[in-house]
Amino acid sequence: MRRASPRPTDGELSILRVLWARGPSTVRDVHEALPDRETGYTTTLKLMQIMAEKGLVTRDESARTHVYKPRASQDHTLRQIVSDLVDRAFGGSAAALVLQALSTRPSTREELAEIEQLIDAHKRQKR
Amino acid sequence: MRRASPRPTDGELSILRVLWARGPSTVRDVHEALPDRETGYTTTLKLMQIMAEKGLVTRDESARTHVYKPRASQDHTLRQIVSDLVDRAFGGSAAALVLQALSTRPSTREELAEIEQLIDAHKRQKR
DNA sequence: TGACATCTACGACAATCTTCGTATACTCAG
DNA sequence: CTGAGTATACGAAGATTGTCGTAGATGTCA
Repeated sequence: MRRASPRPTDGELSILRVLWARGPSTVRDVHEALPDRETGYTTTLKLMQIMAEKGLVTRDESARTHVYKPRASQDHTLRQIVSDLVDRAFGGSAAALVLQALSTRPSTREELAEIEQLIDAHKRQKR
Repeated sequence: MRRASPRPTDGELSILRVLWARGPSTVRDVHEALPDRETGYTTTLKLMQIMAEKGLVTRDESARTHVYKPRASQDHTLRQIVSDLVDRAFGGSAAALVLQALSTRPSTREELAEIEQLIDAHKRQKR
């Protein structure tokens, strides 16, 4: 039941989100930027070291203070996570996930419009 | 970084999906219905026992062969999973997840129509 | 009744994730 | 040059997950 292409764990995802938002960062930077953080600095360090081992991030070791950045783009990673969830929980139907997401949280009018636009594009493509 | 309300693990979700599809079932039923299964019967049993401990499922022990059923509805569970993902990966924006899902997988024309309908409902509600 | 099949319970084990303490190395101000 | 502060490396520990073997209880059928 192990995943072929493992998705990031919760801790890893938190760190990736900081890196996506800030761009290349040091461990210190990431640690400070982490929300809900009651954990020690070395915990963040260790997680990032493991992520580097796994290839989730790369790091520049030329300076004493290493600088980390994500290996894959935010878009690519999120796509993979979503695709994984669609398979695991929604039997492969992206639409089922969309319906669930829409009814779970309110969206702004602007967001709804954006979604409609994308749907139009899909429909045109199908014709 | 532990979750407040833990979502089901991969193995647990596979089992829940079988229970949602089949209704109350024995371990044997679930085990046979499990896709991609190279694992032994006792593995499935153990997982379901743990799920019962956690309260993810309840079981009827009146007969020798216990019958398991999910504690929460499929809808409730999926809603929770999606909500969790929206927070963890999409910064709370359900719309961002929807856009990602739509561009990840093709949907049928019928599904797109259904989504549009839901969006209309949302827009009317907002007005 | 007795043999065999099937079920649950239990314990153990490896892998992974998260956490941290400690050791070691480097930088820079004074 | 030396000491305080900071970085990385490393190892270890606890929790969780998934895996299974085996033991013991129970049902079935010839």
